[in-house]
Amino acid sequence: MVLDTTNICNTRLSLGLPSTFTTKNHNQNHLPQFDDHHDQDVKNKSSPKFDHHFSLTLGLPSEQAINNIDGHPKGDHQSSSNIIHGQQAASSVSAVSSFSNSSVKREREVSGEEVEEDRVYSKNCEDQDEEGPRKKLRLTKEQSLILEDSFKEHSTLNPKQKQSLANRLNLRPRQVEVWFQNRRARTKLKQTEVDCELLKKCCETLKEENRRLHKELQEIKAMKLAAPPPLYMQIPAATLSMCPSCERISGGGGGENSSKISFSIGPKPHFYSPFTNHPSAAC
DNA sequence: TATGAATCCCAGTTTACGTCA
DNA sequence: CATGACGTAAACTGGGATTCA
Repeated sequence: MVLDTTNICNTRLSLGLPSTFTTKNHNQNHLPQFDDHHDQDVKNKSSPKFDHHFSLTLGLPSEQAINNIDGHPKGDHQSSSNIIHGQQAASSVSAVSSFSNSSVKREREVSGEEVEEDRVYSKNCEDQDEEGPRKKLRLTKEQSLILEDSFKEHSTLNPKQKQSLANRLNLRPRQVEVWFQNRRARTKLKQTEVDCELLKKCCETLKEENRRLHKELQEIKAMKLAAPPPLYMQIPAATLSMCPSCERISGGGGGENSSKISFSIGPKPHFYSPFTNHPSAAC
């Protein structure tokens, strides 16, 4: 596919901002995509504060852990079990663990459910070193794939979705949330890079156009100085810029001023403007 | 209506881990 | 094989915005 940089320039410049900022997710605080903020069923209003230390996460969930999460079975667990069992098949390689013995400041995140999960995970990680340096979780391929799939469906999660996904992947909701935050950041970064490249191309196109116009202007000025008025009309048409839409040089036309052709160097230039989508708009 | 708590998201940063020369 | 540089991604931090009691 060949990009029409002129059109790109038109669009981008007329918008003034890269698409990243004009399409979605920007300022979501004002325009939330989901009703998650209103989902009172999921919100834990009591939200007790805990000054606790995390100790987790076995990437390879135990059956017990799965069954204990939330204390009740979930529909999602059918599929998750399959996935998880798949992980177990490849477990010894993909098994990962995550620990954080640093005091977690984000106490507000810790809802009752999450604390319950943490207990489960802590239990699973009891045999790990307690005081060692923080270990970083590496998500398994399966976990990453599921998260990616979920992200394709919706780039933000409501609490239910978060909890469901966390249960399915045997991660803490906080981990799912962090993954989505980082994923959104990566997406935005990529889009910014793309926009940057397009703007660079656009800039080059405009520079080239500017050079051409300057050159044309110099030629016209030179002719104007060198030739008396009658020859003024003998400028080759090819050197003039025409509006690609109406294909007129401008003004002139028949009628009373037919002998008085107005060229592009007037007070109202009639060049094709790269800043407008519709060339005729400049007419 | 004002206010504080809870929660969300984002931007920026830190840090653990994997890869490669 | 050991090592340091580097990139990536998970996790953290601080702050703004929103909702709700």
